[in-house]
Amino acid sequence: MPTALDIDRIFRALADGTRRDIVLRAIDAGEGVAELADHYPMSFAATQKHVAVLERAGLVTKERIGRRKVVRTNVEGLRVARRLLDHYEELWRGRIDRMTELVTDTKETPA
Amino acid sequence: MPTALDIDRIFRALADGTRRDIVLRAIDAGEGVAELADHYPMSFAATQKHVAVLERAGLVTKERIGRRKVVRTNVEGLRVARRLLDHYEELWRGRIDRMTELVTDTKETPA
DNA sequence: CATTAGTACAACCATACGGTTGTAGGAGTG
DNA sequence: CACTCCTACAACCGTATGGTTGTACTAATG
Repeated sequence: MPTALDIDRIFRALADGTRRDIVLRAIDAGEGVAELADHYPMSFAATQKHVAVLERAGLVTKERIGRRKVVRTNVEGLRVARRLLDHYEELWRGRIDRMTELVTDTKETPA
Repeated sequence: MPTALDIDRIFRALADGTRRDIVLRAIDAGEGVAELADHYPMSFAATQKHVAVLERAGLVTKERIGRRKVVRTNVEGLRVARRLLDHYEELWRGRIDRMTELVTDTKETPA
């Protein structure tokens, strides 16, 4: 079960356009850090830091292939976030249901 | 359609435990800012700032009721984030499908 | 084995963020 | 009207974040 800090890191990591783009590109899992860096108007080191943030959040993994380290997005990380949002929406639906139930009760036992 | 900055704000807003808790409590939409603040070990102003962050992200709205401003979570905001994660997972599935297809093609047209 | 490609990491800087206190405005209540 | 409750916002402070450059390690290549 992910801790609150895990959730913090996941959402924090997703709160940056460059990092979201890296997640997208890394779905096809072919590029190393340097290749990823070529896509962005920043230094290699900056990109490397973004990858590190994603890695700490569990959203990507790195695999050594030759002299490169290929970045691969980890769906399970994404699912942790999605499940939480699903849960929020469930609770929301529950609220609607409770309100409906309340109206029904009122109708069935009118004052 | 939400801009990249909108997405930034939404995920950023969700990257804090206090704010996520406010979103949860505000689903039942009954508490004003001061009442919310009572739940957390911080000043009223700090809580008020958190609510402001959520409001800017479109995750909650405030409605004046008497002298209070009742905070209510906005599901649509949550859905923006959820849809994005759904999309990422779809792309992931797409990758799997393409890999499977590749294998199938190889089997059907062997060298 | 010297060189080059790719990666990692430390040090540094400006700005953003999460907290504080203090002050001021808007809406009920005596 | 005076007062109190709730909210809003500015100013401030320490720390985290996103960027930079520079140095060092690892692995393929001549």
